[in-house]
Amino acid sequence: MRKNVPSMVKDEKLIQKRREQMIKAAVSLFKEKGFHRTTTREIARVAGFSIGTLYEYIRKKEDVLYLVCDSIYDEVRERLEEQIKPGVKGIDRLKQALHAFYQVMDDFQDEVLVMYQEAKSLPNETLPYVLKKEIGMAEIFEKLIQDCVDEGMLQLTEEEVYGASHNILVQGQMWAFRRWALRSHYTIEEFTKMQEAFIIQALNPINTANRT
Amino acid sequence: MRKNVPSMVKDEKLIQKRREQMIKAAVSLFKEKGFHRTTTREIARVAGFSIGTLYEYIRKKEDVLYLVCDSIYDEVRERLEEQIKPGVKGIDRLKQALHAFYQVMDDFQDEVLVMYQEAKSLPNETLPYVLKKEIGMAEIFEKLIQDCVDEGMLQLTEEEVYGASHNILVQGQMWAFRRWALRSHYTIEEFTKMQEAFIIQALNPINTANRT
Amino acid sequence: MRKNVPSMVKDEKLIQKRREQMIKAAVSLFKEKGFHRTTTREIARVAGFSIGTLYEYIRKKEDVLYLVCDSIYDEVRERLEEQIKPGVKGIDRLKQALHAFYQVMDDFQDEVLVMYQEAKSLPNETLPYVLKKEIGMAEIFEKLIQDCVDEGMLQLTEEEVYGASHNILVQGQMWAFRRWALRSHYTIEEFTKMQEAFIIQALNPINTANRT
Amino acid sequence: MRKNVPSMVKDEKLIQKRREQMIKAAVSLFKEKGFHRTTTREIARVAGFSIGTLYEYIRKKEDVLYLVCDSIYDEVRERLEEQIKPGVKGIDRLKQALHAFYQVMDDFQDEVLVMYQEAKSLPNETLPYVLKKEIGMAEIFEKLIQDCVDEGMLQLTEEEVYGASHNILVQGQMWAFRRWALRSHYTIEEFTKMQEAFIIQALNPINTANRT
DNA sequence: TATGAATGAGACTTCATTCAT
DNA sequence: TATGAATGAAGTCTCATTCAT
Repeated sequence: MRKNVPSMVKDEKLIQKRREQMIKAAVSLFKEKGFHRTTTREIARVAGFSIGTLYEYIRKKEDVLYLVCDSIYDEVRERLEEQIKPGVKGIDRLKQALHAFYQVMDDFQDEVLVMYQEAKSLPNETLPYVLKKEIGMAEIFEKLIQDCVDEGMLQLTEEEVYGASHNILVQGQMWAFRRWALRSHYTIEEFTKMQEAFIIQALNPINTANRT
Repeated sequence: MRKNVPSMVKDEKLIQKRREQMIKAAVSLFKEKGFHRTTTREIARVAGFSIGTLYEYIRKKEDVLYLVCDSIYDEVRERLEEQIKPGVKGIDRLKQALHAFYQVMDDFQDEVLVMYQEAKSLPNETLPYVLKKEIGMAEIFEKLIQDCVDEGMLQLTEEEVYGASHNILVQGQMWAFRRWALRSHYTIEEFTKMQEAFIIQALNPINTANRT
Repeated sequence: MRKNVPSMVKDEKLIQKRREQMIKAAVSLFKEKGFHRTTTREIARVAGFSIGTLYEYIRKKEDVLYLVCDSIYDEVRERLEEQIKPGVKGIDRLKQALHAFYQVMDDFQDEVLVMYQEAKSLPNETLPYVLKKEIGMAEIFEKLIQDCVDEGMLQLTEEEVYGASHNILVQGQMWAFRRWALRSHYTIEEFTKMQEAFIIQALNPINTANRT
Repeated sequence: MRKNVPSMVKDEKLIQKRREQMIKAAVSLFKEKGFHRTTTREIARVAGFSIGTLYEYIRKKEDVLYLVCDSIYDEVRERLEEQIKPGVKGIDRLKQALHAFYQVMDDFQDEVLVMYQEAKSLPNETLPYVLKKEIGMAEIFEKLIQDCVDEGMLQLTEEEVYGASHNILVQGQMWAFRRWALRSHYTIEEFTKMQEAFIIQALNPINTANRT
């Protein structure tokens, strides 16, 4: 599932450590100037080692981008999953997930933005892996919605469930990639509340006040 | 409102002609390989003139990107406005606009994608102009929704109207920037229908068929 | 027959001029330090233009090597042919050619050495072209010898003719690539005379003075 | 006579063992890609130890080349000498040596080629040693020919003996460095036979069958 | 106004060599 | 004695931009 980036170095622990340094450096640089305007030398320097060392842990500059994207997904997902508690059920569970997701999108604004803008520069072989991870994100919401459907709380076709989950993702991600338009109008809490209302409303849950 | 890109050439007619050639060439190249991987030489070649001539009409490569973005907005907007007929009113008018918008997003898939991915490379001075155009797009929908509110068909606060309009934009644009996830599930017609339903539902119009 | 090295520059006259400068610079550098230890920057500098300009006339460093080899062959051949007068016939004609060839090998010592040592670094596509040129050189002598055979002055099979011609070439080229062993023992005139005697003797001409 | 390559390691047995591994690895790599395109890491890897260990036994990459050349000469010479039996005398002894030499050139094709192409990259201090070895090779034939002269079977000046011996060497080595031209025309046996005939003929032995 | 040859800073990447473990 | 991670100088090549024609 994960594409391995080959390294000249054997010590796996060390690889992990150095790549963490590298990713951290890269994310902060990519945020600031984008992938193309960031040089490998800068990445190495900010990471705290030499250009030679950088290339002991990757083959080409693009590999850094892949490592960055891969790592962002893992972090986003981890954060998200640790906030969805198993107790709650149905629509409330979905709401809880939405809350968590918006929170994470706020925390990872820059990272999400980087991914939106630079994914096209990923090494060709790796793009599918990254897209699969994005689909995996959507599937979290698909499952939550489908559970509601199965329990009779929502009436949606399969394709609607799929579409809704992608809408949810995009409506959360826009907090990152449209902040220039949103920050001046909402706090993240206000935004979350509003989007949550829109989404729940759009899913048109059965037996709510606006029926009868 | 529009930032002028200085040119060495005086003849305005000629400027317009050359820039059209240039933009057409650039769009097709940016679609294919992105802004950074496209060279000025290529742009000139595809445009049908020499690199020297290219630089008679712009100062730097980034200027081409600005011209491209600017032109895409104008075209998108033009297309959109020519499809919103003045006769219809209220929710139906909004629906009509949604329809038109999704159609345009389908027609301009590549262009929208380019803008999403390359906007960050715009010359610093010009980014605000381009963002203002995007806001202008949102305002079209803001106005349509606000009309419904004013006519009592929707109950939404000002901030909700603003948020809804940005949601609409993003839910249309995602047809371009998430086609890898959507194309396999929907035709543009299916997608339009689904998204329209979600949006209208989210706006929760008073006294419609799904009430009673 | 000749593999064309593509150039960014259109003006054919200019291409020729610049490539001459480039080849001259490269030969003198390759002589001194070999292909691998010569940098493209040095070639450009010695040629009298910038590194950027160099790359307007070639695609990769290896192209310079090809141009160099190609040009050396053309020059060697030209020099050789202009010294073989049409009047003379038979063994004398062969002797005349040998003389000319040894003279040329003396004049082009460094160039021949460069070719012997660097040919393996030629771009893969071009090696066959260069080898064909070397075979072409051998064919000059093949023809001269075959003429003698046809006139009944030599008795040699076809394969012997072929072998003899390659021996001739190598025995001339060794003046270049074994000068460390030969210079201290012979002048080029002495060497020529000796090798000529060996070769003619080896071909064992019928009915000459050393028989009876 | 042999230039010593300094080593950090004291144990002479170990030095010898490691260097053998190293040379074997290097030869096979140099054959394949030449000296410059072979990396020290590769040499160490193929030799079966680490890059750190490699540098315990040499000072610089060039040292490997020297060790390789030196070892090739020793092997070639050993092979050659073990095939020249002491019983035979005169021209026959020379013929026997020629035979042996051509056989060895066939066996060591790649090695001979490597030496021809890479000798120029030898460490400056060591080139004379290597050339001396090549001269030593020539001296084997010089001696054999001179014996014939001394016995009155050949009439040659000292310089002719020297020249002939170098011709012999080169005419054998060409089986390695011109195989692209020869392999398609001759087997090694045919080639040996032909060259032997040419050489003996060139030496013009007194009182042989082709006289009278 | 149009051309395109020239420029050179700067990007990525490699690899011989060192040195702490 | 063996290891292999770290280093950084140096190499190749690209490309935005200029300017003489």
